[in-house]
Amino acid sequence: MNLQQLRYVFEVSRHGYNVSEAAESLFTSQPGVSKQIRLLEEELGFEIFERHGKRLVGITEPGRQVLAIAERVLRDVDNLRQVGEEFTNESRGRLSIATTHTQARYALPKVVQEFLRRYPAVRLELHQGSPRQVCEMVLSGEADVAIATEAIADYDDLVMLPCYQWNRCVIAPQKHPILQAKPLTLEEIARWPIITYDSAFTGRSQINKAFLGRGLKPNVVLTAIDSDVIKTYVGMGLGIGIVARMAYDPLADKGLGMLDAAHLFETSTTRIGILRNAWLRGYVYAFIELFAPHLPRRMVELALAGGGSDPGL
Amino acid sequence: MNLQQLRYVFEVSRHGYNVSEAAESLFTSQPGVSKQIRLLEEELGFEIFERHGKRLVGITEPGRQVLAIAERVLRDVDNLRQVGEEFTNESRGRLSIATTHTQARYALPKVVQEFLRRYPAVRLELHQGSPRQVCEMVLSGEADVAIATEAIADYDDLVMLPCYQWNRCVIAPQKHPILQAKPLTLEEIARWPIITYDSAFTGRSQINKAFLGRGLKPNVVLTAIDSDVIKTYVGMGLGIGIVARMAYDPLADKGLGMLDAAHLFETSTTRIGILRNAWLRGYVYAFIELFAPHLPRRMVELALAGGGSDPGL
DNA sequence: GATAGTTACGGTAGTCGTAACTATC
DNA sequence: GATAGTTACGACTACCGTAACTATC
Repeated sequence: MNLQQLRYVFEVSRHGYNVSEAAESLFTSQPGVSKQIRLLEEELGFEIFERHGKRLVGITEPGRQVLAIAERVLRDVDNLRQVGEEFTNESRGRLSIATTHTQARYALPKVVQEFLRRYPAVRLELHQGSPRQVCEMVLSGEADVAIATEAIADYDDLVMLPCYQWNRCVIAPQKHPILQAKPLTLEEIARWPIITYDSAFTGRSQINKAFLGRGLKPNVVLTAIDSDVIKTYVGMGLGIGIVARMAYDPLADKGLGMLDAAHLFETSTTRIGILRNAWLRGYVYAFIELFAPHLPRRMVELALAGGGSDPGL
Repeated sequence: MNLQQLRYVFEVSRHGYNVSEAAESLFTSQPGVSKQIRLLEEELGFEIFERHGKRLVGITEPGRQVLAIAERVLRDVDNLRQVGEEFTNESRGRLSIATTHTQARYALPKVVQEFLRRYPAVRLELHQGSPRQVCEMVLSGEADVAIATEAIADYDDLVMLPCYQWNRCVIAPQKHPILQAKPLTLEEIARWPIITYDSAFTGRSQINKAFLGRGLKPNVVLTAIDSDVIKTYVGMGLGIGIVARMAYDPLADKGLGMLDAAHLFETSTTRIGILRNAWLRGYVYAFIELFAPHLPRRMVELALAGGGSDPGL
């Protein structure tokens, strides 16, 4: 058994059991891949892949187990290389962050600025996507960390660490009557056309839940994945907006009024997600601590090694 | 990088940084090991081992990280072989259980009997030791599962699953006056010489705690690791015994009387411990379920993959 | 007939073992 | 001087690539 064989198995299954394609992506010959897989199967004593004659068409049950373990091994080998990078080039490297618009636009700028000041030689990459996509990016190795609020509880291979809590506010054009409402109620909000987040995003489910709990049917006329888009349409008078509190900036959003709505919706928790058995560069820990000061390196390591997905914060 | 190199690193560190010894244990030549380690170090870009001139004397900080990952990889490779065994020889194999005397003698017999009936081709091995030793055996790969009650919370690499709860009883010679005490109190117990478990064992700390909580100083005249030894001395009139409730058998222990003491001590939880990222043979899951029916395969797998050490039971 | 995988075979690289050498204790 | 590790070198193995062959769709 050797690492190459595991790599081959992984790549073949990743390419839909097409050996030729896998070989190409590995910059090697098809017969080589074929043979090595045969050898591994011989050594283990069973077939990893299902075959119709010569063609590979699927994976066997034991093969599935092999694949799972192989993936972990390959990830670990990658981790070893990372260790190398870390100790030869402590302060240079790449940090790839996958996150949602709201985080990228309102929560991260300060953190990123400070991070770049401290680690000028680290190339920072910001990827955007839905909470789901963001998690997939980490799972696929495309990103190192995910930052999102929703739908990121159900990945076994991700460790999710709570970073901060936040709630929503209602925004409306300056002279809109809702700005006089005190206290602000869900009933009042439900009277107006609403512009808010797309259903896959940024705690949108909390919003639905709140209205549902009161038997209200909010009139959502427009959804977006982007707080700025929402603000734009609110400014145009198309409706009132429900956005993350941190997305309202009294200076930048002079044309809009804001009412805090923390008492109306459940708080949302934004979490950071990392691959369970990843080995992280020093500056990744630094970034996490900048973003969530209550998560120093030791806490994160603990969560990675032992842990449940929520170290009881 | 290849698996052999990782194996070499692991073995060298295991043999106190003695390359020659490591080579011998790997049935290969010393220069080969030396060279491969050099090659790996070269590839990673740093030294894994600390050297005084040519002699290896320790491990560097990055080396420590490499070693940790290497261990995981090697364990996974082993897991792969296990998968092979499992699917080619589903019902034959070896199951090595490390446990304490009390479990082996009073909790396991029925389970073992049933297990052997169902898996006649599995060679069962029972190892005994203190809770600590038992855990070490699993960590070193000597045993597959650990079963114990105490001191097994603080191993990061072990997943501990609660199996059953139990408490203690007081035993004494048939005519001993304490047998008339009702209700039985700690104060009453403290009046007599006590024979009970050694301090490293079987929930002994719960006993200490109970007396301490009442400001009592129990007169422990003799400790043992073995319920049968305790019963023997109690039978000889050397004192009263505090043993696990399940260790008293009215038939076998005719000469002794028993008073339940569940109301005096905190209950103890016996747990089963397995290596966090182990791949387990099917019959290991079967054994666990026989021992703790509330832990079917799926629960155990869940705990192994994701989980905290205590899946909230 | 086109696409996909296996068998066959030769070249090459890398690993292993022995032997000679060098350094540490 | 004894023990431990490195360098040097030769043998062998096993992996890779090309080419020819075979099977599936």
